Amino acid sequence: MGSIGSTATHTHAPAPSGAWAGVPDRLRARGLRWTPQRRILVDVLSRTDGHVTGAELVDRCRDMDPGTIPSTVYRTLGVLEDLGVLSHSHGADGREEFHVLPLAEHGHLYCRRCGAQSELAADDQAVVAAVTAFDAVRGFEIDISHLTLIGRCAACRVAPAGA
Amino acid sequence: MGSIGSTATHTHAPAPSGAWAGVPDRLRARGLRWTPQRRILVDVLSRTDGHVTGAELVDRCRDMDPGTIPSTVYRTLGVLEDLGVLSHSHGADGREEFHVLPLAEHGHLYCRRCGAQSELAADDQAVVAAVTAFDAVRGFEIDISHLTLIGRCAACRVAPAGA
DNA sequence: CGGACTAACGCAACGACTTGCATCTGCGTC
DNA sequence: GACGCAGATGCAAGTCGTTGCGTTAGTCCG
Repeated sequence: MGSIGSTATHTHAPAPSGAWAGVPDRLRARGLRWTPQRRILVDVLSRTDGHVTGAELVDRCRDMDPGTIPSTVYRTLGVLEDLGVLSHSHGADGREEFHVLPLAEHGHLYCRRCGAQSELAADDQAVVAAVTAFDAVRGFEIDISHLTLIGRCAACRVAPAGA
Repeated sequence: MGSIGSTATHTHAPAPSGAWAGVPDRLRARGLRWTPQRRILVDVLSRTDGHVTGAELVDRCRDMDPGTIPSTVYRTLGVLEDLGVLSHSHGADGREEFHVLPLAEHGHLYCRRCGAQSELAADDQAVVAAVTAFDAVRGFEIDISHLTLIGRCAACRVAPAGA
């Protein structure tokens, strides 16, 4: 009784956007399988925007099925990442953070002094300028969705240097 | 029987470089303490160049003192980072990676296709170009020592796009 | 429809790190 | 040299994520 990959006529969950609807078939096309556990995870993901940590996803899956096993979730996340429907990066503390790809690809910015945190859109001017400059000199294409920048924001640079 | 912070006349370990010699006093100046456990860790660090993971440091400390406790090592690493003699970042897999500061500040670059990994010197032209460009547009000073870039290297970009 | 091939699951153990707390000890002080 | 405060340690429990392995069950095929 879900909303994805089933022919159910009643959907109590929001209709999955196109990106998710094709997942079951895309899996099968690769010789992979569409299982109840994967359906739950995809269902959770389809209702998620922005970032989530792996642990958070495990929790939400457990809400739907208390029998959810972490290793299954993490393994499935890996598969879905291969599929290209999501990506992950590591936050300032090194913890895993997943991004649903239908949303704009982006990186993150943390100020180590004030703790401010913001997103970096792929088309952010500063990001484009930096990535382009890097590529021009080094010939390396930076993956923005895995980009986490730590440093000091404008406001904190004018503040006294001490702690 | 060590080489740091002691007046031992015999040193079987390499003489600590200046940066480490002052650590005990710098700790005390902050009201912190110089303990046997910290001496061991600093001893290990003084013989380390490049990167080390936390687990690796714990292992090396255990070599010197089998009684070494992980939590003590991690806590001390935090203290030393506050002191400014080392810094840490997170590798491509999110695992902690420590850098001894006397060595040049630098970031890391990983190619997600071929797995190649290289260092990014703070004065690397590509890095300077990117950081400068980012700062110019956004007014954010990127901390290079915590910078980990994931993407595709020049060689892999000319290779077929498929896996 | 039934059978087989193998992907995925569940489980348990492990690795890397963190945290709370009682105990101990470095170190400035008297 | 003894005293005492607070910082450190040791230990245990906990979190996040990974891995190996035996078993289950999707899928394709006849």
